[in-house]
Amino acid sequence: MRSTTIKDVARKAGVSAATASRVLSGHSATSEDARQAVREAAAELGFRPNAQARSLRKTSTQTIGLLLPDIRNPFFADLAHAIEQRASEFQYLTLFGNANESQEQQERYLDVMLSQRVDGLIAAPQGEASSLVGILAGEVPTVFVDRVVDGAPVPGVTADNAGGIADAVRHLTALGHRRIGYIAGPQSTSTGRERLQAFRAAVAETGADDDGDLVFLGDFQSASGAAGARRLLDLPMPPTALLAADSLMSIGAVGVCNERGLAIGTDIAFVAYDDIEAFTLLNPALTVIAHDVHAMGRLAVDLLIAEIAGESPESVVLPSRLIIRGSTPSLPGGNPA
Amino acid sequence: MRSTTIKDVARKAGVSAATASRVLSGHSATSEDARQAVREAAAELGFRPNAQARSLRKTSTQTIGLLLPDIRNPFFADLAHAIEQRASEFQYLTLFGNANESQEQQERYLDVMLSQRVDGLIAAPQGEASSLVGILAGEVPTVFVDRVVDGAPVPGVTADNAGGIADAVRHLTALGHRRIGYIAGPQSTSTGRERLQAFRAAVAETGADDDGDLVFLGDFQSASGAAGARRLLDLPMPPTALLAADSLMSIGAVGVCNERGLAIGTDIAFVAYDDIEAFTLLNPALTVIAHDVHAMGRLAVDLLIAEIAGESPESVVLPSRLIIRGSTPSLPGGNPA
DNA sequence: CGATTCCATGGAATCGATTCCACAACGGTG
DNA sequence: CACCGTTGTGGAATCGATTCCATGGAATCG
Repeated sequence: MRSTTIKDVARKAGVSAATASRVLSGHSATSEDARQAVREAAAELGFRPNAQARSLRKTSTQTIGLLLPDIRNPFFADLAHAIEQRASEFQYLTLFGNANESQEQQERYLDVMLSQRVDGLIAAPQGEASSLVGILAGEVPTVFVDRVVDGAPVPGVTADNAGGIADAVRHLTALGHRRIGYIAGPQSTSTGRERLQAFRAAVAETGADDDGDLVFLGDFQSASGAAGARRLLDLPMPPTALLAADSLMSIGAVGVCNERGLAIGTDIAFVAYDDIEAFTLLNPALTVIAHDVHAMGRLAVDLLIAEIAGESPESVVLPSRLIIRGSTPSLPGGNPA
Repeated sequence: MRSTTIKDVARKAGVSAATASRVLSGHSATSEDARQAVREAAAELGFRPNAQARSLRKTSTQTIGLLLPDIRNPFFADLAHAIEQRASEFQYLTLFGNANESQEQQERYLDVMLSQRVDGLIAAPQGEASSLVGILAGEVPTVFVDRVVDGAPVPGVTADNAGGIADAVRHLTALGHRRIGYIAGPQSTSTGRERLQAFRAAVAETGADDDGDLVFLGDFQSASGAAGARRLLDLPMPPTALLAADSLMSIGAVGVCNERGLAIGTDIAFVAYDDIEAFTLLNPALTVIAHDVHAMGRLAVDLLIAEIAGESPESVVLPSRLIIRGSTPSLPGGNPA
């Protein structure tokens, strides 16, 4: 059951392995006769070159590594899809790793990918620079996506976190909300930190209630969104509007509102960070801070390709867009402007 | 910038490459002295073995290929997550390919994965056996998951499609529905075919209206769910209940109901195939045909491992479970039992 | 105490494709 | 007709890790 090698092809075609290789890779000069014979032999034998052997000799593997925190998060699923499709346009295969929001798994995957000698790496990193020694040592061209690591000399494609959050808070205060509950992301991620900082700044700017109890620290997973909603709604002076820092936490939080019979849009206003298709289902639909995920993935690949080619591309920040839907109506119950 | 090889380690440790390899792979006998020296040298140099070279010599790559139709479908995202986590327990790296519900991309990925000499393949296949020659030729241990290809000698882990659909139809007819609209999946997939067949059988069994117009053929993506809902709701005698064959089409269909001001659960009953977290958000929540996706992924990996070990594992069919929620209330408007 | 086993080790072969280098054949030019 | 450049080709080296085989020395046995 040994698979056929280039030598088998060469033998059958009556040429040397060198010539067979030249024909199949289409590079140097080869005679018409040789070309025909080799192509026929290869087709007949069902020859499939061993990528390992090829990558060993060449320097490149035509493979990029993609390290994401959680593929079940629709935002990252969309991102993975966009990256993978764009990469395949450049004949790159995507090696995908799911860190499961865990630093340990992130490091394990990083190690494996470097062992696999990926030509480049796209990552939405977690934690501190220290855990990413490999990348930082410049071992492999890298691009950060969505999240970044401070102080790392690595270009990134991110969303305008601050702008998005500021727009949302201004929108809510303009509707008359003064007590806005914020379900934040983990402070071990740049997005978690930036969004929380932006929230605090926007609260200060708009004069909304600056009450530490109105901020709950979640972990970007839906259970923590539910926990956050419970905690905030149980406050002596509960918020009249909720803002959650990602889609999964929004799902958890909306679930709690339903549980308690709080009608979104009527009894409480709600804004979610990230737009996912399912949010349009809710009735009323959720107001969201949306991004062009497709562009983010595409750009990440483009920057990586540039880096692999030896260039030093600049980081990109993509705009956020507030999409106002039914969950933040003009006249929230009991909250006149 | 050439990365360090085992020879560098050997030189620094004052031993031969052979001994260094033995120490690092921990196999044959080595002296305490050699072990220490090699480990130290490896650590100091930050040695990371080249996986290409290793796989070339050994037969295995410690890599499995995962070929899915669409990672943006939450069902497949969950499945990918489960498979990837289970595989990593066995020290297998998952090479992920997104066929994008396209046969051509499926074949392209199949080819690349075989070139990469994956040790095994888990696939949710599309189309006919003919397009999967490589797998069928027994080139690599393979397991089908969710979907199968008829006539292929490949074990599969699937859900009890027929049972799930039958339960749903019986549930709806028990509530008094006689006109049930069905948004089917593509007939190029086994799941699409089996579910549609089961729907027809259940209609016959329960005596519900057997009207060809009540079946719409979609493609498992949300736009087709929307198209299907429009088509069905525009019928002269529209259905009083809708059943959609996957979660994305359900999202599309529910969106159309919202658009038209049809209250789910009140004006129209709705059952979705596949349970996703977002469905619990709807108010009322959706009645669904649910599966243990985690078990499905886990089992697929376990079967594959067995196959790689030379065994011939049997296919597994996992049970479906009807979870009744608010979208199919006991007394649907205008449809007394 | 001589013979045999065992252990640790290094040299060399190996995996499969690519590529450097050398060489032969050929056509064209001075 | 000798010389040179071009073209097509094969042999051999190469990539990096593993593993077969041979060897020398230590340990064990009769």
